[in-house]
Amino acid sequence: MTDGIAGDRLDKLNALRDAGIDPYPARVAKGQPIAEVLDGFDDKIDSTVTIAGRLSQIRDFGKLRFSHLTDRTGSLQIGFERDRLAEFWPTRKKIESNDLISVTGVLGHTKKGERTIWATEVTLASKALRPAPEKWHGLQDQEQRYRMRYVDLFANPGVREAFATRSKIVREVRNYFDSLDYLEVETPILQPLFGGAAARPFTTHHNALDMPLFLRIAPELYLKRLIVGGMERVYEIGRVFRNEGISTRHNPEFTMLESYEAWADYKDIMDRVEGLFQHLVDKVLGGDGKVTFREVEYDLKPPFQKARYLDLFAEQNPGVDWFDHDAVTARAKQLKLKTDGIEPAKLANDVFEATVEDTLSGPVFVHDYPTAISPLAKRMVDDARVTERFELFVAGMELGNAFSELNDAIDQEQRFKDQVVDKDDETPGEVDVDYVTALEFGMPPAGGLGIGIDRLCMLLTGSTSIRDVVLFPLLRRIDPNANAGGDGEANTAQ
RNA sequence: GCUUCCGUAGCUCAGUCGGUAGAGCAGCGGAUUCUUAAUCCGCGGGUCGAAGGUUCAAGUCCUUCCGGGAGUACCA
Repeated sequence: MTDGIAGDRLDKLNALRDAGIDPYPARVAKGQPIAEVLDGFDDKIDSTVTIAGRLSQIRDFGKLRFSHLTDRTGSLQIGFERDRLAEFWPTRKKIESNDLISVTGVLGHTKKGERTIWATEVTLASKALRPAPEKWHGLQDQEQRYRMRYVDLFANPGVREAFATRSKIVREVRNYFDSLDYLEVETPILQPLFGGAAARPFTTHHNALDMPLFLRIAPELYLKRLIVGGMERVYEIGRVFRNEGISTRHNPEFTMLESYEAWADYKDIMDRVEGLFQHLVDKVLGGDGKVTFREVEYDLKPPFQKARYLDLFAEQNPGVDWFDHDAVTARAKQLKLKTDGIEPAKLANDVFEATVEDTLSGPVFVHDYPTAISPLAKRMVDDARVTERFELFVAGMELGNAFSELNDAIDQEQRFKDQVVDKDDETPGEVDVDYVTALEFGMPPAGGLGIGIDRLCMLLTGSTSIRDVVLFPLLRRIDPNANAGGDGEANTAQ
């Protein structure tokens, strides 16, 4: 517990206790938000207010000292004068930078014109045992910023704002769907079978039922059961889990929006996506759709471009037929892609990703995906090899995925069976019989949508890493015994 | 997983050719009634990520390991 704690701070804590001051009182006067005090400040000169927050940057002049107090809404200078603070003055040095305090005082200006609360009463709210990071540079070490986000949040300006923006984005996504009479629902995170995407799941086990379970990789199959049930318009914003690699745009747990609307097709969903972006541009970006991401400017104001999947493929791979396995394999080898043991449709899509995705600066709807890589989407009327599906790309990044939902139970069962035959780590080894049963009861034609909320937040806040929009990104655990254990063995061996 | 870079005081960072570990901030003592990265004088603070190796001598060179960043792969 004492490890790493500045001994001086502990000494001050004890000195405060000896002086009869509780360093962790149950309650203090919390006063009003600093932003509220600053609003119309000049009209409130000489009035008495109380504020509370974290203390920083003490500047001492003997009988006078200045500091700043910061709360969630803003920051205000405090002036401590000996003559106004008879009771507090003797203990002033025990209250230091990074401590949490409550201050009552008179509003005014300094000789230099700085807005200041001249303290008449100071109460310690909570003594900090660790010092704040360097006041000018803040906490720079990326690893420490993620491991100790609580420090990052108070020490680095802008971090709290970025997460406040994330909160606003999620709120406005909800407002948008709520305004369209969608119902927000919650479906199982623990699932006996996983589906709705292609990804390796995390596995776990329920003791009482003695049953293996998977953490969901998508909520899709449950939400569509609700469409069968007549809910007609539903959405869910929730965490999904994929046991895959970690990168600047991947975290093993991330937040997904999925929505489903009966009596709609994928063209209707395109309109919904454009409507959502228009809403976010208005509410989050203040009407201007321009964002800068990785030093490139994008305009998120709809309408968006549209391009057929197979047309894009043909442009970047002239003469190669997506459905001609030999031609695709030759092209893949030319691109130095892995070809061994990769099924034809997957390989053709690998070629698409290698040649087309980087060219999609967007925003652009890529539409009409091949059926073989779209097991839950409805086929085109005039070409069964292609489905009514689109993905939204911005900055070469896949932001959303949508399609006219497959509601043909027999076709769906067959596609599940095909997956079982080609089973890999990313598909369950059995058909989701209950889902097929649900479809057999009849699902209205419906359009569905999935959007990665974290990536949406990256784009809207200009963050280059997903870790900058996830409060606590997954990091490797530090084993506290890793080094000590080694030393211990070495010592006992001697 | 692979490639590459990084890890030095609580924080931000220097550390040359291998030759006695440094600065600023933070902290401690002192001065100071207008600072806002306050200033001035003095002081304390190190498992140089860990373990081995080379060497008369390792923060520095080599190997392995731990942790992290970036890129890449996986992520239909």
